Parts: sequence; C-alpha cells; structure tokens
Amino acid sequence: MATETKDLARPAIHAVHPWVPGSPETRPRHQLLSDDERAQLAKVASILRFNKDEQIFVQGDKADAVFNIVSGVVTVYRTRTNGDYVISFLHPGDLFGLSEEGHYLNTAKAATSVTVYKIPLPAFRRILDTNADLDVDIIVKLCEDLREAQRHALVLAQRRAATRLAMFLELQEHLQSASGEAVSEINLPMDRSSVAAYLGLTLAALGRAFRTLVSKQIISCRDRHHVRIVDRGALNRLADEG
Amino acid sequence: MATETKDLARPAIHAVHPWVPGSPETRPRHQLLSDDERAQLAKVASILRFNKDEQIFVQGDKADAVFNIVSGVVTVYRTRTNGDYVISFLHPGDLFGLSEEGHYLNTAKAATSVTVYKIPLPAFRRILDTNADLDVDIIVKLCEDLREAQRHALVLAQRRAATRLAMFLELQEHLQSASGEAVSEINLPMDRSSVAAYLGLTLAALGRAFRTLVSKQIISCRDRHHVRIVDRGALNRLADEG
DNA sequence: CGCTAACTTGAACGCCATCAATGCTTGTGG
DNA sequence: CCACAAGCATTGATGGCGTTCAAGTTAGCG
Repeated sequence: MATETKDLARPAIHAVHPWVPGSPETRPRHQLLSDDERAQLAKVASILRFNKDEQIFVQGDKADAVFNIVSGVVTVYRTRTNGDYVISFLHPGDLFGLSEEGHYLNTAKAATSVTVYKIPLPAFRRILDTNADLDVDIIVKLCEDLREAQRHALVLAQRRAATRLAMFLELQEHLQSASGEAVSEINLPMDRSSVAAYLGLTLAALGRAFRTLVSKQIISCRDRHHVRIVDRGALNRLADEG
Repeated sequence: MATETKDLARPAIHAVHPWVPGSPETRPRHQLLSDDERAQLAKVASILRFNKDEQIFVQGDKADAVFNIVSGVVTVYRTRTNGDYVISFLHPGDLFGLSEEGHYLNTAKAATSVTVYKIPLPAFRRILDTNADLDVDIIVKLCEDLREAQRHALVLAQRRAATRLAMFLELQEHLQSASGEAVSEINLPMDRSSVAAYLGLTLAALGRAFRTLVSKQIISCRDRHHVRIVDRGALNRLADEG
C-alpha cells in the first residue's frame, strides 16, 4: 500500500500527549510529528538495518547522532565491571541517543532485526532551532521516557522476584496494546538474560519466578518468547501488593 | 547584593548542556535560561514557601502547574499499597511536575524548608509555544532528568546494600560539587527513611550498610545528616565493582 | 544431526527482610 | 531549662529468598 510505504519512508515519534485532557484510554499513543516535520527529518536521516545482536552504538562512542526506530526492538544497556545492566527496551516510534553527554553513556544493540533512522546531531539541532513544534514533540517524548524510567526504578525497588516479573509482564502487555496490536499473548522478543538484566535478577532467579507464576496458574508459556496471562486478577494483585 | 536578589526573583533552570563539546569538568552545571526567558516565566509564576514535610502536590491531583525550585530540597515519591517509593531528590534549579499524564503520578513534599516557583501549565505552554529557545532548554533539562533516573535504576539493580549506599553517597557528593559548593562533607538533608525508600532498602538494612562503611573506615558520620568520605578509593571500588 | 549457547533445575550459603526491643533526638509544655 | 513524649534510628535474632556454583536440559543453528 502506497501510504504505508510513505509512512515507513519517514521518521515517526509515537507517544501519548500528557497535556491534553482525557484518560489514557481516550488518548492513545499516536504519531506526534506533522508531515512537514517528518519530511524535514527524512531529508537529513539515513536509514540503517541491524541484525539481531548487532550494536548500534557503544557506550563511550562520540555521540554524534540520534536514532528513531522504524521496526524491531532495541536493547539499551550499560556495561559495568560486574556485568551488564539493561536500561530499557525500545520500540518503533521511539527516539534514542539523545540523552547523552557528548559520548554515549549506554550501548544500544538490536534485540531483533531492526531498522532505524540515523539523524546526525548537527542536523537534528538545526531542525530543532527552526521548528518550534518539533521541540514540543521532543519534550512530550522525553516526558514519556522519564515516566518509563521511573516505572523501571519502581520495578527494581521491589523485593520479590515474582513481583518484579509480574510488573514487567504487565508493562510489556501495556506497551503492546498501546502500539495497537491485539494482545492475546505477550510477546517477549528479547532473550531471558536481557530480561534478567532489566529486572536486576540472575538468570536462575528469573527462571524460578517464571516457574512460580506458571505453577500458580497465573501465566502460561507457549515458548520462551510467548506468555499468556491466565489469571489477570492475580497478576495485578502480585504487581500491586508485592 | 542586588544581583543576588534579582536572581532569586526569577525562575532558574540549572543543567549541564549535553551537546556542547568538552568534558563534564569543563562544562559546569549552569543557568540555562536567558534573562528574557526568566522574566517571562517570572511574570506568570507565583512564589511559594513550604515547611519541612509539607506536600507540594499529591499523586492523583490534577496536574495544572509545573514547579521550579529556588531553594531547599524536594522529595518526589510514589505511594503504593506496600509502602512509599522515593523517585528522586530535587534541588535548586530543578523543574518538576512536568512529566505527568493530566494528573500527578507522584507526590512531592519538602524535605527541608523549600521555596518554589509555581508556573500554571497553560501559561507555561503558551510561553513554550512562543519561545523556541526555552523549548531547547527544557529538552536539555529533561535529558538530564532522564540520565538521573537511569542512574537511579542502576543503583537499585545492585544486589548488596553497601554498594547501593556507596553509589548514593557518590551521587550526592557529585550533585553538591556540581552545584558549586565545596564538599569536605556530604550533606544529606533528607531523613534516613527517605534514603532507604530511595535505595529500595529497609531502614534496618540501610543502618547496617552505614555501619559497615564506617567500620571499614570508608566513611565517617558527624551526625545523621553529615557524612565525610575517609577512603575515596575504597568507596569508588565498592560503587564500581559491587 | 550434532554442536553450541541459552536456559532450567538443584543444593548450599549469605544477605536482607522481618519483627521486636532499645537508644537517640526533636519538639512541646510545664 | 528541664521533663516528657513521640517519632526516628540503631541493634539483635530469626527465617525466607535470591545468589552462587554446578550439573543437566532444551532450543536454535549450521
């Protein structure tokens, strides 16, 4: 379809707008950018493709571009002397590489096959300077990223592994439904060790947490990447009350 | 001094600019806003004073204003069925209440006596629309907040309590030195239970962690709000290597 | 079909949560 | 200024849960 090709041929930033009234249900996640903004960004962007596990940038690299995801999932993580810590999983419509200090603070790698727009920072700044509306869109997106990071902290502050996993699964389901897909099943494209690194758990503890939820009839796993919620009430209770 | 009075009479947003070259050392945290921007904001802002432990807004309230700290420290936390979780400690030059979804997601309370500018959201948006430079300043600030939230997640992902505390102390020291104060001593204006809620620990565990660091001659405590670093190397090692 | 890496499972240990009791400090009123 | 009270913080003992290390299993890929 022509429209779809045209859509894919331009950067897109998806978010819920925090300032317009209405409940989150009535304000779905939508495309923030105008056609004009998207066209401007497309002019300076190059499109790149990465295979699973390929690195998009590495922590310490000079931060000279921002990225916008077209398709696929990106894992952002930081490597420390005692292991890797996953900061976030990013999805189509997300922007990343912006919140850096001259050099990338984190490493970004493809969790699945990924296509992204790469927008050189100087060009990006130039467009920001000349286009006031884009500024506001970026602000909205950053607010969303901030809320997301705070929710991540909330997850990590939980004491029991099963609670962290329950919150993570609810978050993933929410992300999927907000992006418009029907979700009879939660899709977890990243591998277990990445989830463990995101939840601040060892692989072993995460495995046990999965087994606990399955044995309690709260979820069922078709395979390692597909989870079905059996008892949503119990999952919610676990996530909310620890 | 006249200048100081004038400075205090206007909103101010402090941050390091992530896009200008140079090491963080050579790019100190500075005032982002121009005199004009500060004057515009001052026109629509009202100044408020809160005593220690007074609430500035409560989670669930309609989010109709953003706040800018003039002096004092603000604790942002979220209350859940199983307790309070501290999201962040905010300082003069910080902006908060922006990243909400129509209603405040968190509660903000004064950790010390606090004076803030309250800027009604409609007026704030109007200024954003007409002032392109301010947009960019807000973006810079949000990027800093995002990095901060990610660092918090990194702290919470640590397994040992002493490691979390070491990272927290280094962060506090960094904040203080970045705001221009000489730091022979780390100042912790918030109380222990808030620190515990920030670090995802119980009061008891935090107390033990303090005692561990003291007994290992890594820090010494003058009182509950003043910590001196005795062995910075050891503190660094603990924070970096777990 | 075989190999390798990812994942699961098991047993022992250690750390933190929990609960309870004590000590400290801050604010209040006598 | 002191006595008191109430909340905050430290300390101690116990148990649960997650880490660690190791072995076994599955899944994905050539």
